[in-house]
Amino acid sequence: MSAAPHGEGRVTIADVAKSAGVATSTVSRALSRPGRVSEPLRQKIVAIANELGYYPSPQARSLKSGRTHNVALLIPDITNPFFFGLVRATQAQARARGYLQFVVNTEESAGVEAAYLAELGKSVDGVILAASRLSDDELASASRTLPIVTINRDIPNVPSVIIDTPAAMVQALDHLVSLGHTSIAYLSGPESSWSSRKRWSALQQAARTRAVHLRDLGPFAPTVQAGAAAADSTLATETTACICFNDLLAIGVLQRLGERGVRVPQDMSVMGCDDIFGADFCNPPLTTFSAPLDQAGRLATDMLMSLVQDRWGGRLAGGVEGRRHERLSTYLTIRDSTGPAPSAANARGVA
Amino acid sequence: MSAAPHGEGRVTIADVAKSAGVATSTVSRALSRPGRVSEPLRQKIVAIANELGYYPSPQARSLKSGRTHNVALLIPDITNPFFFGLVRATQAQARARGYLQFVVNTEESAGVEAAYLAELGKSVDGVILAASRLSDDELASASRTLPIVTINRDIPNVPSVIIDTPAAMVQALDHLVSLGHTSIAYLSGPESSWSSRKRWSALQQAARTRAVHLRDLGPFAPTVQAGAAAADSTLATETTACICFNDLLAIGVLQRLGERGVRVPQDMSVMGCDDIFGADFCNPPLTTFSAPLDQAGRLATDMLMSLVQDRWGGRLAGGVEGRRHERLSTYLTIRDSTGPAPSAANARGVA
DNA sequence: CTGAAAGCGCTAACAT
DNA sequence: ATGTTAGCGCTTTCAG
Repeated sequence: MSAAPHGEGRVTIADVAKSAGVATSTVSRALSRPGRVSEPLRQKIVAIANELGYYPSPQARSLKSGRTHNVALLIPDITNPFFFGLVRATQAQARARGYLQFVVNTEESAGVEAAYLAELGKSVDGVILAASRLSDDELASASRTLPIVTINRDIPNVPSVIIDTPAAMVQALDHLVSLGHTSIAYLSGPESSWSSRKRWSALQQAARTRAVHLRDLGPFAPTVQAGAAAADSTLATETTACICFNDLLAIGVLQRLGERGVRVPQDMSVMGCDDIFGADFCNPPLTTFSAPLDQAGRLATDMLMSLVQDRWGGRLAGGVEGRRHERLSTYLTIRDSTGPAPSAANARGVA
Repeated sequence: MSAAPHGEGRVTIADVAKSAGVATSTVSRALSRPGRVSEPLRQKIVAIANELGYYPSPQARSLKSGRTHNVALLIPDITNPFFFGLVRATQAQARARGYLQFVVNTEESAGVEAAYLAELGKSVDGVILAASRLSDDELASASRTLPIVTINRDIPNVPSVIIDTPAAMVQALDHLVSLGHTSIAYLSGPESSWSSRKRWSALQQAARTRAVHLRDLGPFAPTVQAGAAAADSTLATETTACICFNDLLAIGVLQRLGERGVRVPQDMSVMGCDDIFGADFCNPPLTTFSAPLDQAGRLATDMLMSLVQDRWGGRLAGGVEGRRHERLSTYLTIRDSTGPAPSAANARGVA
């Protein structure tokens, strides 16, 4: 509990060396390369270092080695609970590997994201990009210059973890079709969202072999606020069910529908995506897709560490970490926001 | 968009100097202290630096100056949406001042918090501690060694931003009393939570001059999961209303009450605290306390920057930033989870 | 196995 | 106004 300050009393490797009566290089070896120093001496040095409260300076260390032992996690909107699990899992894993993590909120802006990426280059050994808003080219080029792992973004030479919601869209459609819905709307997210585009095409694909009419509405901001507009757009159509780009939007839709006196699911079925905090206690609880976020975070961090190792001449990693593209399955969690399609007889009571 | 890598092709100040035909010190001055170099030369240097894609190495810079231009924000649980606004506001403000922010999740553990604090000492210029679980002594001592600003923690010589929920407890009590409640429970948070202790004593104080019976139950973990136990504890008493330590707990209580068939607010009134994401769309929407989190984050960051300035011999800050303890008011947001006491005829004739 | 010494990239005296 | 030079704390050859 006694971190030395930068200013005056900081204890350096020289202090430890003097106190132990050895050269600074010996201290350095004892601390970072045990085995290249005699065991009793090593123990003595470690003891003295602890006693003095010595912590090596990360700056000095990286000035020499080039490695910072920092990583960054970039996310578009820290206000979206979807990213919770990611932040927590990546931090835990990074810490376990001796890394500190910058969490950066890019505010849904490609510009901000690019700016941070450029600035960060010197401060971190690698970056995890979740739901990046950058173009494929920008990403590929950034990846050439800095170890990068993307989450939910598929680009040939950029390692990635994909949470495979598109694959699950088939289930979504089957769920709704089985409930008798024949006209379904997809309320899409931002145009720059790769996930949203993928979900839409997966949906279209699946619709081809099923007796449903599918339309897409939007784009909408992936926020609760945007839900009002999304709900109104939906009500302007003949649709009896909507699949929302994410849970934030779905919750907003639920709220707006409530205000307008449209009952869910009796008059309208609503599906979200991500199973965020709140999806289980909103009104009604949301049918949505759950994903192993913790696993995604851990995986992405491990992959990044492996890239960093490679780059700095460590031994080649072989196991899971060597794989370049991981795909994680999601599963449909059915709650109360979806139900049988309203029979053609009773019109819906829009206020 | 072309961050130089650490490894090979990185462009250093020497490259810029050579290319411009000047000394490295001149480049350094041109870039960090404009005015100490002739204007045309400065422009030329800046142009060349841009062209070459030069970014100064933060490590080298801090090795010399001692300043890292990094700050850290420590929070007990990144899974608690309460901290959203804080993370966002502090990051925005830090970035505006040219700082990068580490966000650290301490997992509600004083040990983890202390460990990070010690490690971080070398990597940051200062730390914002939100809802710290450390003891007063530990905090005071850490503060001597590193610029620290606390949020929701009041210690004599440690600058702080207090979100004054205790002061608002009077309103909570009046709200419930006016609805006819005479037996009220406080469902307390972790014992290490300063906020929880403060709220409880404010409540006791206020109860003295009012005709209510107050009891405290708990402690409970500040999570949705803990809400079930908290609800059951409450149901084991005569209580008709409960004030929960935070919204997470309150939402958990709401869920459990629903499972057990207890109607809210008809049978039981429930209040939360913080007005987090979800408080407005849970079922029923939660009566709770709202606070200016953005302002708190901005303020804390400014105060920290001011401390950092002082420490590094900058000029003394005078304005808002010089103040050492800021207190921010909160306000009661009444929604549907509180209502008239169930028993006999409602006092005040509230429907 | 250990010590001596040379830098990593940058800034800040100190010269000019 | 600009150039020269000496380190910041650490790791890493290179000697012993």
